[in-house]
Amino acid sequence: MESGFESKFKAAISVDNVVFGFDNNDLKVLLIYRGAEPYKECWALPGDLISLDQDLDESAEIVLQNLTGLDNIYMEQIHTFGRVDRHPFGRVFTVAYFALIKIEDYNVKPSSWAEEAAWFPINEVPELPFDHNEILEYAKNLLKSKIRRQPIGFELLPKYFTLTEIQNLYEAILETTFDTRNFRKKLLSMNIIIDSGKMQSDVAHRPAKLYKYITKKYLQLQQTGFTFDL
Amino acid sequence: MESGFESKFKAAISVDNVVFGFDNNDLKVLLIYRGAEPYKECWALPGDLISLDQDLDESAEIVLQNLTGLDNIYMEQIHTFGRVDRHPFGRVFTVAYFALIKIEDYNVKPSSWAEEAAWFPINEVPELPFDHNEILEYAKNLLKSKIRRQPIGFELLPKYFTLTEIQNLYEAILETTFDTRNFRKKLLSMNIIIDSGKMQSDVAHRPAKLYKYITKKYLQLQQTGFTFDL
DNA sequence: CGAATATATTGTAAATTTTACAAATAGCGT
DNA sequence: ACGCTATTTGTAAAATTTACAATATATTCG
Repeated sequence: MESGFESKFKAAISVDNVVFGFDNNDLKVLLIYRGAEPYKECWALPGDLISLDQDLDESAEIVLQNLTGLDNIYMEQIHTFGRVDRHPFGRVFTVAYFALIKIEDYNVKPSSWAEEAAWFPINEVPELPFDHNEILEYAKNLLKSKIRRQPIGFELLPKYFTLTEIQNLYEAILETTFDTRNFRKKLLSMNIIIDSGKMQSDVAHRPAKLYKYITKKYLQLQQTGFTFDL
Repeated sequence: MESGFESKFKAAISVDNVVFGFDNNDLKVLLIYRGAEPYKECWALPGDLISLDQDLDESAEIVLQNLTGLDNIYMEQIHTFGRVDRHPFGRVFTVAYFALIKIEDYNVKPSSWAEEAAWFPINEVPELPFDHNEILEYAKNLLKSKIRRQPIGFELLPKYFTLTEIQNLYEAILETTFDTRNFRKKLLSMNIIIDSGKMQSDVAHRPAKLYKYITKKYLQLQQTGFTFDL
């Protein structure tokens, strides 16, 4: 069943971006409200067909920026989904990307055909069009395994954070709980964060110390990898 | 810079398969000798443009089977490569897949436009066309990290194997050496292999015990994952 | 101002795992 | 019988992990 080249150069490629944030002890994901067909008037992952004159990785950043205003977000490729019938308009392969950002550092603004853009707690994500629920599930699992191997948790937290906050982050992502003393011992023994000298304020209880991560150590560990088991 | 759908449905998708084997203490990869343009008369990864009426994952198996005769090999997706100029005939995105097989259990036979198919020791792979060297590098790194987290080493070994063989396999893939006593202690403590009762024969030295892996435990650990650190 | 409230912070002993290290063993070939 | 070659095995010290609960500190309330 050989066929000529012509019949094969008829596919389109899209990217779908899973952008995670963390806020109020909840893991959140950024969705847009679609103002274009197909699946107009649905919440969906920010994704779009890409132009064929741009590299794939570039396209992910461009699409995200077009739809949500998020500029210069480094996106990492996670998986490509290519079921025959996944798109009603033809054969569209979609390459999923993901990113972790500090919600408070960015302002999301829908643009292009996105009518809205909003953060959804990961457990309150509605039914999504295409295979977006499957993509999100895939991304969640990847995040789970990555956070245990690389010091990526800090990408989701503000510059200064408390040990309780980072423990909550780990617990939210891994859907488990840790012993506080052991969690802190382990985390501090990695030498990737230090006491910033600052303290929490405006809280109705004993204020916590604020920590920050050590960029150098962090980058180094990102290469090496590590195992965070508790 | 909005553009219509027409201009976007002009891409082609290929799959490129990285099939690893292990033989004579060498990690090997399966290459084909291309008998078709572009890059005719070059050794390359077994890959081809896919027909647009098949699911992506299916296509990987079909392409491998067409070119090398390897039938029913489960292929896992690893990454998609999409630089604009990676293919001389147009915009082609390639999805890389990989598989681990027991060399002795299969017979590779070139077919379709593949003129030859042969195993190359990983360190003797020639310069490859397209971005195939980059893809192979990516696959090697993935294998390295996967073998430390999942019990996949057995997929490369015959049914019965010695502890020395599996240590050699780990050492070849991870490009390191292990202390024999500690390696065995660790491996055996995982309870994924057992003494088969059989012994090596026809060797000019003390014959080694032959082990086999325990399928059940193996499958279970594949889900859980583990950490193999030494 | 003292007491109640709400989290933050910290230590230690026991168990387990990891590490470093070398001598004895078992077939085969001569 | 002896030599060759690769296989097999144990242990003590060090490091890490685990289980577990009382004290500290700023705020708020009466």
